[in-house]
Amino acid sequence: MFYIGSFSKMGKTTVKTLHYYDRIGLLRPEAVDRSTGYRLYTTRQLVELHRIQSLRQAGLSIEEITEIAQGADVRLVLEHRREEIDRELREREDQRARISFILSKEKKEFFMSYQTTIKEIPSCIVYTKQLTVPDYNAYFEVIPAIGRAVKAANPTLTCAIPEYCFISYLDEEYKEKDINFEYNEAVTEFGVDVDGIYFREIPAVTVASVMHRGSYVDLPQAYAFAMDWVEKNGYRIADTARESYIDGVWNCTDEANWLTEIQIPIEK
Amino acid sequence: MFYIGSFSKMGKTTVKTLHYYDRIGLLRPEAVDRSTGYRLYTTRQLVELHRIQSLRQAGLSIEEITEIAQGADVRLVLEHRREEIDRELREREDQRARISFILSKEKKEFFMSYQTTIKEIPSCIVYTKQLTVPDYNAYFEVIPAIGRAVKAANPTLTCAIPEYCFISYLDEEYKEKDINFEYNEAVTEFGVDVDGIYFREIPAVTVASVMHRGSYVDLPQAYAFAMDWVEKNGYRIADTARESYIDGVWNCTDEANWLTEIQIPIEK
DNA sequence: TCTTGACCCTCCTCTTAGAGGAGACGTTTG
DNA sequence: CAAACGTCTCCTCTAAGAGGAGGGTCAAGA
Repeated sequence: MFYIGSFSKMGKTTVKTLHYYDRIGLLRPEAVDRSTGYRLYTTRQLVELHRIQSLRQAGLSIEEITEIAQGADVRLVLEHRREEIDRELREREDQRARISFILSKEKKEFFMSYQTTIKEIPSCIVYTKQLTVPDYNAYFEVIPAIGRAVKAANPTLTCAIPEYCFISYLDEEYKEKDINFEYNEAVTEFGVDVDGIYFREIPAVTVASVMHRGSYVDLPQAYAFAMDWVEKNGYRIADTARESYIDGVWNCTDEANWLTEIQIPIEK
Repeated sequence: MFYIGSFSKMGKTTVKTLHYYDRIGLLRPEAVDRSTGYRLYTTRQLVELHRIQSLRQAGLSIEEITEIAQGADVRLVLEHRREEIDRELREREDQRARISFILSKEKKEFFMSYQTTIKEIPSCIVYTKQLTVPDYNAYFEVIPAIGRAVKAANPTLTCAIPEYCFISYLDEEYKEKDINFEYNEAVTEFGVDVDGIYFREIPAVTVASVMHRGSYVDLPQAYAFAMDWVEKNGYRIADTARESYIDGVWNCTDEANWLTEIQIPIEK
């Protein structure tokens, strides 16, 4: 019989840990001295402790080890834990890639740099219209007209809250003239189609998101950054990018404060 | 200005998280309504939140992000975090190997299986004597004599607590006759050398440890298991194995209860 | 104008696997 | 017999929020 201090040295475990294991019932001492309350351990507990440590070092939680001790299927628990470890491995590798990407940027570029996050865009109902405009300046002349046309055909229709309105470019290559794009606005329910405007439900999608503050003339840099990020972090582009407008000419006079979000649908 | 619910949807963040960030001062709302206490956010906070999320997704802790927000060197923090991630990656890979090793054992073998743990054996003072015995049965005839000889030369000498006594085999190959081995017993201080017995300090060492309950005739299986484990888990044997005696003939009449620990010094 | 349901507030507890410490009692050794 | 440890229980703390209770607000429909 050993006192806890001696036993803790034999098992290379702290006294605190042995107290804890006793408390949760994972490893009880062989006996407890009635009068002093001192715990008394034997080599039986030493073997048991060794078992526990081997599973702990394999990454199992105390709860899993307790389940095994109570007769759960070891193989099942281990397989489950291995899957979890695989998930964590992938997660750490992703994190590593992200950090390396940030650090790969030069110092100058670094502080004015964009940041990228991955997020889930839930599915939503939108109305969509495809358009061609001669140049960028024409955008916000044609868009209000779409809103008015929808409103006329669907007087009770309301936009989603928070607002979600984006365009996607339909041209294969980059163009500065005769730009072909698709305008989308999220709404709360389906309405009647009118004048080339149609309603549809777009599915949930995972996107890489980059925020751009400022004039639209700098948007191409934001796109370039986002595309580079997607590639360097091991994702594939799954669909056309969305250019989502948050602050713009309609609520902000100063171009420098405009806020646009680029969302690139991705997959592993 | 957005209420927290709307803002949380824009930023794909829970209200709970925004409450938390406000509380710890990481992301304060633009304003708080005096009378109701409602938080009011703007797109400035949205950009800030996006920044925070990008760093969180890269694996940084809230504390690290707070430091960066307060002007700490981003590059330094990121490099430090990447090292930490690398450490965790290695740890997970080790855990994966351990689980796969256990699962690789056949079912029959599985339940009577040994377990392996890695532990640090601290440095200690031992007295050592090298011996050759004709066969295994002679072990425990010669060993008590060593103890007596040491005691005679060093009357005040005491063994370490907890006891630590082990042998190492000095033969290159496995032998059943004329076995050449080294007996070691940990003590509290140096003593005078006598009769081929000498004192030395053995350095701390990392070992893979396997417990064996039962007669010594089954020890070779335990050795085989331990060696297999060491190899399959990507370690190298760094020194001769130690066979440490915990329960044996001196305190246990039933051979089936003898307890022996095999410690194999290892390195990555 | 009232009500109803959605929204928001603060405060509290809970999560892992123990670590750290306080205050009290037990054991050993000079 | 006192000092120096060893051990006991009980308490708080960790990270990053999640979940819920109890109570105040807001907007829309009756």
